[in-house]
Amino acid sequence: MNWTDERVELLRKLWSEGLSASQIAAQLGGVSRNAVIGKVHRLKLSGRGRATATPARQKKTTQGSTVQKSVARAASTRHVTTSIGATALQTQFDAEPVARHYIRPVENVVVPISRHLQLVELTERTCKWPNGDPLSEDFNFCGNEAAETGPYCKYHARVAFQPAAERRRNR
DNA sequence: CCCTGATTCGC
DNA sequence: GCGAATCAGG
Repeated sequence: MNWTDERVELLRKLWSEGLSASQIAAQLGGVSRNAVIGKVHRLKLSGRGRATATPARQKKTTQGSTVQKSVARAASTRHVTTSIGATALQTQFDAEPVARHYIRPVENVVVPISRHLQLVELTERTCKWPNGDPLSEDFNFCGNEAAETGPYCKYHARVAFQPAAERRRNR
């Protein structure tokens, strides 16, 4: 896939709309999120809004000779996620840690483009996310490539299996 | 684990 | 110019 004018234009549009690189890659098709990010950088259009404030990077020298990986890996962390999908929240409280979760910001997933497959067209590797009314004529399935781990493509998998945690008691 | 963007560098 | 590999972070 090469970067045609249309594709670059779409990239610009989606990026400015705040879509993530992987989502844009899915929309464009045929490219990885890395490709998208790389292109974004080359186009000199990064940092829209204020999503990720990454200070300075650096560090990548001499890769290929001395292996310097490993180090302390993970440490079984059992954390109860209570975060909201917001990225730029500040609001600091200094006392009285009364827990409060506002709304559930789910559904911010941008689904690529459904292939509108009929039931008989589904295979083990097609997303089985249904679109529309099963009793209707135009009922169809997403049909995009499904992950090995489930019946849906990764975008529909997100909306399908979201509410895992979040059920803390208020004292 | 999942994900995000950022950077480097061989092609 | 391109993008995989890697890194750093949530």
